[in-house]
Amino acid sequence: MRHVAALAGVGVKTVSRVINGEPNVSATTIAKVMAAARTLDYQPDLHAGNLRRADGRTRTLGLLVGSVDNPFAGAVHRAVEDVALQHGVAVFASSLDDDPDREQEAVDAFLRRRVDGLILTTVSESQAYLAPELRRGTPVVFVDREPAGITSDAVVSDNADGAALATRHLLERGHRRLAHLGDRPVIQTARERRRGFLEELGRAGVATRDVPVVEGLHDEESARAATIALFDSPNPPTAIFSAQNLVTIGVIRALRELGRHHDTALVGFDDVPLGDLLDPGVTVVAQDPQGIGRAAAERIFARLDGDHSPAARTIVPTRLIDRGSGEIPPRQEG
Amino acid sequence: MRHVAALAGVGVKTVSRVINGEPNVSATTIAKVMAAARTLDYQPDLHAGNLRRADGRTRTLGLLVGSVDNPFAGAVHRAVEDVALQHGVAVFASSLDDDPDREQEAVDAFLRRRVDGLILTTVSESQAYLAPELRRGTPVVFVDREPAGITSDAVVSDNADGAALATRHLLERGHRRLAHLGDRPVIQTARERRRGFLEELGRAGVATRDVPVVEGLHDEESARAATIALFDSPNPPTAIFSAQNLVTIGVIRALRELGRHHDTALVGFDDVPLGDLLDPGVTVVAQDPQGIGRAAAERIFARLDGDHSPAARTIVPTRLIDRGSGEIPPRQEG
DNA sequence: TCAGATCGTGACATCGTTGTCAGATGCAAC
DNA sequence: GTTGCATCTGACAACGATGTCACGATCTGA
Repeated sequence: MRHVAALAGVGVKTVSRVINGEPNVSATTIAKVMAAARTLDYQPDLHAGNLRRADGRTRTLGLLVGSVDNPFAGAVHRAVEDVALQHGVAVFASSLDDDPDREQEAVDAFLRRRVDGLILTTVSESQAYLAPELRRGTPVVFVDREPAGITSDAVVSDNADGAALATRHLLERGHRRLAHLGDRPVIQTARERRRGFLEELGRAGVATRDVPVVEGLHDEESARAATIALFDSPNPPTAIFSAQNLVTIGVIRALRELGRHHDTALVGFDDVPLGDLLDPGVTVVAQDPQGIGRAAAERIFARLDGDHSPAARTIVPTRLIDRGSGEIPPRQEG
Repeated sequence: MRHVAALAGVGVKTVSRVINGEPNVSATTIAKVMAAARTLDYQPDLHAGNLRRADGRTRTLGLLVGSVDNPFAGAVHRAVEDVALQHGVAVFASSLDDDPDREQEAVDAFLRRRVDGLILTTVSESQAYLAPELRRGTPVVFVDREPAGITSDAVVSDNADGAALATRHLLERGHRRLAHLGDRPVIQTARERRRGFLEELGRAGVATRDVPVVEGLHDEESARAATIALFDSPNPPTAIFSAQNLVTIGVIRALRELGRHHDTALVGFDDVPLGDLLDPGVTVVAQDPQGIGRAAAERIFARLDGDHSPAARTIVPTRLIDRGSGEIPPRQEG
């Protein structure tokens, strides 16, 4: 900037005025400064300005998702980006990998860079460590999973309700031997989905004592193995509720290997890419990741615009999409 | 930092020394400063430090991909993030949407934030506008598509070669009536893939004059419509090469609607999620997005570490995965 | 003609941090 | 007791920008 000022033969403050479009600069001066800036390929340094600027905004936002390489997270990310772009805000994205240490590191990295707001998927037991930052006025919105040990905005699917919906769908088609294949119970949504599943069975009067509830499945392979083990047992289920998209895929692979994909019902939580093109089509309780991302970003900007209403939980609806696998009737057995 | 210094009863420079682990500070002073920093929840401001720091690094990197909501881009992004994390560098991610204006805006946003390096997928006719930044020493690596109007590192798949591989695969199974369904020709990779397709046909002695080459397909729906139109013509193809993943999906949908998915061969460029679970399985020329992302990020850090070798083009191999759709023989007709 | 308002401009302090440098302290060796 | 050296510490300037303020020039109206 000093160089631009020197070349244009004006003071640095005048350059600043021109760059920022402030009023009360003569047309000739503007022209001179613009010309000098172009010759020198001048790009203002956003961070330096920030240091002094009144609002102290970095026009930057931190987003922490399960993994940027995951369709659900990708859709959330894209929605956040689109909202942020309208506000001239850039997005830092990081992957959580369901690792509490990574959560800490990512949040620290964001805070050291003085992001204006945080959109977080978390896995650690408590997010109380964010309390000071909240007091400082940084808006924090939790997505997908609700926070613990702290109160702040959250945008989530109704996991228990969606799981119950899936379960009811199977019950209504006459299934009584259901199995639940879920993710690791440290994950809040995994617990909620299991709760929804079991409560719905309870409401239907199905004894839950002998219902196979497998947990700790985190990828396709573990889900596949768990499914095969399930069919190796004396009384295999006629219907499966898989509580996560990678788990659903693992289950599909296993059912195919076993040749049971046309006689075992399956409803998954969270949509699966190309689920409608498989045979049978995969019935799922779909979340709305775009809606989640957009709502979260809009909440951040509302807070930045001075919305001081109490922290709220926004629930983005899920919906059941039947495509075939969830409509398979129970096997008739002797 | 001034507050920490005041609370600890030391000078700001000493606090700086403690925070940055510089030597020659007494143990008691370190303890006092640490205690004060903890009480005040002090987080150093990376950007302020940067302003003065000798190397001038922001420990920040800009990544521009097709869309963060896209499996290919997600995998690239994830690989970049993993390499960056090891270097303590955070990643800004933006979506290009094949819009030249968005390219400009995103790059400007990155440069105003003084990223240490750029990893770019581009769509504008020329990236000559980056020349000043390159002279300034900012490393720029192009991914997926090569730059125009400028020389810099690039990490790409061999698109022409991969397309030729797909085409040869179909020719070897006896197909002579092939069709090419491709993306918009402003996209460099789309042109390359078309070239590979046509050149391979030429090598095989197939007259390319009447070969249907449809271009400008950018999403599932346009590809679906184009495929249906193709089968509405007098002499429909017995094999299709679809040159992009969304196009491949659109083609699959159309073939199913027409009931031709078991008698029309299909090879796609770029992998399709769950391609192995479809019926028939989707034969593709798969790229290695992880490999591309990792190579690009490593190149950035090598440049930052002082590698001044000439700009190089790194080619990440593609490989053909046969899963069924590409192995369907030509229809016997009268 | 002159007071007062308005416009255009630059000097200077400042944001939070680090590089430079000089000063203070402690200790060992003479 | 003095010198010399290593260790520890803080004052100060600087990074690139913006906020504040004051100054001179021009304009307006009585």
